[in-house]
Amino acid sequence: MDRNFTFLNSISNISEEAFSEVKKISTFKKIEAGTQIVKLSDVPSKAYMLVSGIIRCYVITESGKEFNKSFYLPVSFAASLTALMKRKPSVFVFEALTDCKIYEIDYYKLMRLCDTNSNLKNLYTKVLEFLYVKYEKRLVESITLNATERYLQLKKEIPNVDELISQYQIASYLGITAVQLSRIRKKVS
Amino acid sequence: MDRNFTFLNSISNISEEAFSEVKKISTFKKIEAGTQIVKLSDVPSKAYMLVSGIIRCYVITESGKEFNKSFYLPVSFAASLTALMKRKPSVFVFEALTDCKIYEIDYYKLMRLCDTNSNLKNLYTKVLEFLYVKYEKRLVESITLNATERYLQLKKEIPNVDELISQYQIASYLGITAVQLSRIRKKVS
DNA sequence: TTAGTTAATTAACAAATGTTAATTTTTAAG
DNA sequence: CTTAAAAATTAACATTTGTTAATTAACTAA
Repeated sequence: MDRNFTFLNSISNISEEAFSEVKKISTFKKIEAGTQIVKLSDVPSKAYMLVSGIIRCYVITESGKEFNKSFYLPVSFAASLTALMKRKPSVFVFEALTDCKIYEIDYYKLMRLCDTNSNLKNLYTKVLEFLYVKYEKRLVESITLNATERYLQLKKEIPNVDELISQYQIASYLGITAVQLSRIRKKVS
Repeated sequence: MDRNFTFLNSISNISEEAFSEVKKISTFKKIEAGTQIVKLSDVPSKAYMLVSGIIRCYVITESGKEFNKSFYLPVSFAASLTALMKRKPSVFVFEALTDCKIYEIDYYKLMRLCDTNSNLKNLYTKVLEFLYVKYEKRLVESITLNATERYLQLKKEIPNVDELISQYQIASYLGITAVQLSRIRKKVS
């Protein structure tokens, strides 16, 4: 049995036929560390399923600072979803932090499949619900927790985050400087 | 023509039949300022459409501090969505800041309607997409902007926010103290 | 209007975080 | 192993924000 079918099926039941339709609009790719699969101001047309490696999604402020919005670990979906939904340029960059294996999925073809296949429509809805829950949680954490607590929360979600992801990238995710993260690490250890 | 039909139809085209089905599972209510339509640790079953007044949604930390996650102005949907989706107790309180007029909609009956009515399913998906865009934006702002910039951003979204909502409530939304908001107001004026 | 209450501002000091630069540690390349 | 480059830590000082308490302003009820 296909591992990816099992993964999708665990989110929402889909038929093997529906899975086979999705396969037809997907391309397996190996990408190198540093590759930007979604570039700044690109009008994207693809969503991604990450099966190995780590991807980060970041935004650049007017003053040129980078802030990581998300880290993606396998298996997960990564996409500049707002840009896809609105057919607008992406304000986010999606960049491989390590060599990665991904499936590139044509978002608009997927939406066409959803129009006629309620299995897939349900899957898409489930993914949207999952993302809603995820970002609502992040938002509440970013308002209610201080930087130390946010760091401990991240470590709870990704226990070996310190080995996987560099200090600068973690600090950028937490919304603090690398110097401050260093102080926090000293304090909590 | 029904105003509410026009509103829903502007999000995603629905038939008059579908609208009439939704009406059947909805109840119009007038609530007083201070009323909690979703209480802490309630397992909710309703979603709300706000047609007049202001509602806030807040979370309470372990140390007892309140943080506002959202303000709702008419016309908008308000619901403890994560709790509804997971059938779990709500970590949020939804409370009327002023007298309000609302439609109370049975979420699970709505989901049943979505199962058989693709119009409504599309509407639900559109609302989820809208919420995704909204919270992603808030999250990015909360990470990339300082308190002063977040305050100015809120004023851009709700120009008369200072008259509508008290200092304490605004500060709680921004994730700062009322004292700090007072300093910021002095600085930016 | 007046007294009492609540909301907002201000002040003084403490704690957290930013900025810049120097230093140390780790990693990578030869 | 040695050296160069990158990453992480530390230090010193500035800025932002929190905390507590006092003061002022605005609102409410009698």
